[in-house]
Amino acid sequence: MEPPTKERLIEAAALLFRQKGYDGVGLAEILAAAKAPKGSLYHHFPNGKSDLALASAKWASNGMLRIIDEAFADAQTFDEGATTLCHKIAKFFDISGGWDGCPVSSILLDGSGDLAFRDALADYLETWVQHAAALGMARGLSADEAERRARLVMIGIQGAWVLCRAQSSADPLRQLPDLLGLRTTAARTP
Amino acid sequence: MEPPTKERLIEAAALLFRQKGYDGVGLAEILAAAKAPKGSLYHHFPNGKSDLALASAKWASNGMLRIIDEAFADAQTFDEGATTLCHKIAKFFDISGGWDGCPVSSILLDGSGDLAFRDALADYLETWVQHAAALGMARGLSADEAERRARLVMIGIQGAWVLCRAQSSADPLRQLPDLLGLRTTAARTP
DNA sequence: GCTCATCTAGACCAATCGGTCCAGAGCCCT
DNA sequence: AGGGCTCTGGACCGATTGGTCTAGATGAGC
Repeated sequence: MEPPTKERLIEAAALLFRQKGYDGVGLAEILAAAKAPKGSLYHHFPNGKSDLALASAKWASNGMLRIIDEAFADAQTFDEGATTLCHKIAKFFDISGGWDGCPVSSILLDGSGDLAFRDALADYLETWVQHAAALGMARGLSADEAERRARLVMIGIQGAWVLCRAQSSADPLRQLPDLLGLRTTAARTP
Repeated sequence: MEPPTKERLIEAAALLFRQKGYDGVGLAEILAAAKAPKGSLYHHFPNGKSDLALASAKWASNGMLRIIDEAFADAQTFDEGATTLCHKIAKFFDISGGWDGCPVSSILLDGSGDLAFRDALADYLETWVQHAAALGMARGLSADEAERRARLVMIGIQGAWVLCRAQSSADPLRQLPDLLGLRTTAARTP
């Protein structure tokens, strides 16, 4: 019925780290949320908190890849898929109570710049860009243009996420497609 | 010779919070950096760490306003000023050792979503946008267009800052003007 | 010289931090 | 049945956390 302990730990940690940052969450809180004792944590993650953070970031990154796929599933063009993606993320933001930011950067930008954290973060963000770029190429964009637009959207989403958290509102994410000049159904200028 | 204790505290705190986040820095570390005893902190900031964080965020925000002014000082157009701004921030990023992000969001996005922190952050970011928009209007943009472009640049900078920290490189900030299609000396498309 | 307010200095506190350790529960395999 | 795993449960640790409190240094105004 319940998922195994290791997964419960990863998911609870991902949730909490995302809300309060790596340094903002104590092991006790994670353990309580996952209903697991300390011994289990150090059995599954010998290096403790940092191992757990890396694992939960990976789990969160995979979730994001899935969301990107879903956003582009019904999209005819790259811009359409990117627009849907922005709205999807905005919806998740609302559901989270208007606070949660990017799952992986919330986790990995703390930790005093630990090199493994930084590398993992760079890796995940780049994976997202390449993933979105591939979906753009599948919709007729050239390799260069696809990567360029994917990168622009990713930067826009990261930036909008910051504004959303500040304002406790998903508006910046919802307005992002228009702000970036993404063309959806009709052209924006005649 | 030395600035007074209160300022030393604010500046040391701003520096450290920016590097490690609100929860990532202990009072002991701040006190050591500012060469001040604990009593002084609680004399100048009765509410302790959170007061200090708010004050250092304000100080950092004023610094950013100054940087924006400097970037636009010699600019003929909004796009030119915005481009200079990106490069200025990229340079600061390099100087900081390739790690420091946005000074105010690094400080205020922690703290478990404390309402005062969020409000202050939203206030500062909006002030930056309005400030940049005013500089755009002074260079011939309409009110709407100025605000729109200022907001786009601000979101782009915030997003690029995240990527820069991940990659330990200021490249995303340096490429941002081109990515956003800002026109500097020559038009990009014939 | 005396007084009063401001500020410094740091000892001290309970609470929490991340991490270690080991006894034993549970389960599979022989 | 019994040996040998994986995994759980939690007591326990020293270090550090943010915060309180008070004694005294400092300087301005009388």
